[in-house]
Amino acid sequence: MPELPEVETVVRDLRPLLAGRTITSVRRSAQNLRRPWEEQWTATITGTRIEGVRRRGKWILVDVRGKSAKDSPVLRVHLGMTGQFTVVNASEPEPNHLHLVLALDNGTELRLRDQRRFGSAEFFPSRGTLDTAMNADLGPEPFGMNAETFRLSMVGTARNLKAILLDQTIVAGVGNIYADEACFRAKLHPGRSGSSLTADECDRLREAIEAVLTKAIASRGSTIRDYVGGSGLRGGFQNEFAVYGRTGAPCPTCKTLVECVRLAGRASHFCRSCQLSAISRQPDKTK
DNA sequence: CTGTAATCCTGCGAGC
DNA sequence: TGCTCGCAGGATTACA
Repeated sequence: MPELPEVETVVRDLRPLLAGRTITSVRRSAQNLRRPWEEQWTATITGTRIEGVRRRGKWILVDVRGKSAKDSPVLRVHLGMTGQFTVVNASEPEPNHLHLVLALDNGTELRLRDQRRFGSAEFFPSRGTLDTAMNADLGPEPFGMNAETFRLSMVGTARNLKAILLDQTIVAGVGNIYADEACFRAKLHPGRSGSSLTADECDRLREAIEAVLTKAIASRGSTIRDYVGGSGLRGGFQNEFAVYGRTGAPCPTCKTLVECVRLAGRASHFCRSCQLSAISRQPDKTK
C-alpha cells in the first residue's frame, strides 16, 4: 500500500496527535513483523516523550526523548504492503492484525496494524547514527533533486525505467503505483532502458515524479484496499490514476486502451500510444 | 551487471 | 456454494 504519498500523509496526520505526548505503556502481539521486536525495547521506550514524527523514503521515524537527558532514540516503522499506523481513543475496540500498541498519556493509543506482516517496527538508541545509516541505503528524496545527479543515475544503467524507479537507492519513496504514473506523465515507456534516455527525457521523468507525488499527497495518497492515514481516513488519489490498475480502460489522453506487462517482477501499466518504447523521432533538420 | 524467481504473510476476486 | 489459483501498495536474497 504505502508509497511516499501515503507515508507522508500518515506522518502529517500523526504529528499533531503525537507531539509532546508521553508513552505510558507498550503492548504487542505474539507475532513478529518483518523484524522481531526485542524485549528490552519495551522498557526503554516506556516513559519517553515524543518529540516529533518524520518521514524518510517510505520509513516513518518517531523521535522520542530518552530518560537520560542526552538520549535521542527513534522508533522506526515501515508499513510494508498493508500497514496502518493510527492514533485512536484507547476505548476503541481492537481490530485483528494489531501488532504494536503504544498507550499515550491523554487516553489515546498509537496502533500499528498489519495484515500481511511485511511491515516492521524497530527501536534505535541514536537518531544521528540511524540517520547516517539510512542515508547510506537510500537515494535522495524526490523533491528538488539535482538534475545532473538524476541524469547520471539514469543514463549509467541498462535497467528499465520501472526497475530504476523502484530502486530506493536511486530515488527514495517511489513504489509500483507512482512509478507507472510518473512514466505516463513523462510520456516514457516503463520498459525503456535508462541508458537510452536523452537529457531532456531524464529531466521530464524527474519532473514527472515530483509532480505525481505532489498531486498524490494533496489527495492524501491512494487507497486500493487497506491504506488509511494516521487518523483513519482513506486516500483519494486512486480516483485520479491515469494508468495504474486501468488495464483495458481508455487512456485519459488519447483513448487508446491501457496495457499491462510485467517489468521488474511487477505489474506495469502504460499507454502504447502516449508512451513510446523508442526515442521519439526528431524532425529532420536538413529540410 | 541484469533479470528472474522465491520468500516473508493474509485475504480477495476470478473462474471452474 | 465451494474450491483452487493468482495476485496485491514492499524489500531482500539467491541464482542463472
